[in-house]
Amino acid sequence: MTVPLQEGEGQPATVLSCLDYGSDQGITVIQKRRDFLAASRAKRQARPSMVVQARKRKADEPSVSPVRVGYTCSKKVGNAVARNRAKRRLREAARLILPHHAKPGWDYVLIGRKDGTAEREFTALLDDLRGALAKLHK
RNA sequence: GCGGAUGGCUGGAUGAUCGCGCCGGGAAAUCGGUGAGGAAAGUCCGGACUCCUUGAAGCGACGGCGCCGGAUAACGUCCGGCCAGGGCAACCUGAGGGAAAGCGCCACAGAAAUCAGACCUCCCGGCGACGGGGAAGGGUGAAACGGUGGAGUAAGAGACCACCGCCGGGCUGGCAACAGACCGGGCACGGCAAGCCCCGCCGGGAGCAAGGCCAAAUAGGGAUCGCGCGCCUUUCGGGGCAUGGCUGCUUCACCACAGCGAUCCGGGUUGGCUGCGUGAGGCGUUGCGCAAGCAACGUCCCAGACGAAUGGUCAUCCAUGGGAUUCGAUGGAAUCCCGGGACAAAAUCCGGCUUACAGGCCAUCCGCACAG
RNA sequence: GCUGCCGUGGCUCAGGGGUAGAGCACCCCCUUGGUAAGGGGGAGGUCGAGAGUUCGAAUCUCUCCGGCAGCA
Repeated sequence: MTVPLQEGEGQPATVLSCLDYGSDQGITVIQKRRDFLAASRAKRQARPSMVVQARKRKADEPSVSPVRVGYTCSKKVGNAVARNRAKRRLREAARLILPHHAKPGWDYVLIGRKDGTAEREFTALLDDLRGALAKLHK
């Protein structure tokens, strides 16, 4: 494990469990088209390796977990191999970063970009995600 | 050694660490097992499997296939052979039935494009106009009433002769496609069927978003139109005739009897389970076969997702590209640094085809050069 | 995943074996004091790509490439 992480990252998530939501269901995956469309109308941040969309859910919206995340890689990213690879890297980045930088009650959608998502240095990709989240939360 | 032909295999390896889908155990924490391809691709063919059509036969329409024999569940696939074309050769390529059943087309050029004939020209007579003989030569074209040579003639012509080609006939070899020699005919029969067509063979339609089950919700539907609620007989069992049901028609069988069919309007759902992996299955051995393949025996169980699982990072090694230094200086070898890993990811499942593919490996064969 | 359809000048489309066309747009000229309209002339095409059939292919056949639509 030589990925340079910031303090506390990579360890079992504590931030969300402290918020008393239950650590095993802290983050779930968005699978409904409706939720993707809602996120696409909210705020977004573009980085060389990805585009991040974030939306604070309304209070009456039902959800099984405080944080939800979805991944989108359209045909613009490339063929099936390129799309799968981009999606996997985004998932890995989200696994490392989101437990420490996400805010409860929010939905996030990570969108893959052609070449950028697959070829960018993984550490730079992590920085892209951290930077985008910080900007979106302001 | 150089150049080439064919067939087949492989498609980075190991480890560390953090993770993912599915299956099994467990109350849980979690533990164990397992997890992409030769093309998983394109969706171009063929099937299995489902649903729709009451079943069978015949005819028709439409579509596909097409040398011969074999393989196969089947095929437009594969194997072996034949023929034609290409190559010095190994070998490669070919949708390769029928053009004397009929129709159609063959632009331009050319005298003439399939059925008659003659533009320049050749020969004879003649000053010439012209008359007659002939189709060798020129020219046009993708293609011009066999080709080459001889003999012959005024010039010429299968009118004659030899060889080749073509057509017909039987014979021999072969299961056959076809091949071979022989005899006969002086030659008539241009091409296109991936134009219509003829002949032979095959094919009902839709597709896993097929289809089945469960749950929830609303409705328990409405309107219009068409054909109908049979007839005869009876010993009350039935029989006959109509009518409707064969997604073209006809015939036969069977079924149906009071509803059936068509169109439009309105309402609900975007959930779960199943189909879903023991199969025309893989591997090995033996036998049969030139081969594709088939048979017997043994052995193994090998992805099952549904916003869709195999990854992220790092190290070493391996193949490979570039640069530097040293040794050797003909090829090359060693060390260090940097770069860097083909095409492409199951989506109901099989058999093929087609297309994409860095590099590496193996086998067989051919030509040339050298040596022997 | 399955099933269909379409690729021809810059745009919209014809042409279905024999030298690639039409309308709009573009360029030049005439007309006008000038512009539009009108008239005359002109340029612009690997017919999506590659094989095959044919003497000859935009057209017929096959294989790829790209785009669009439908099906729970």
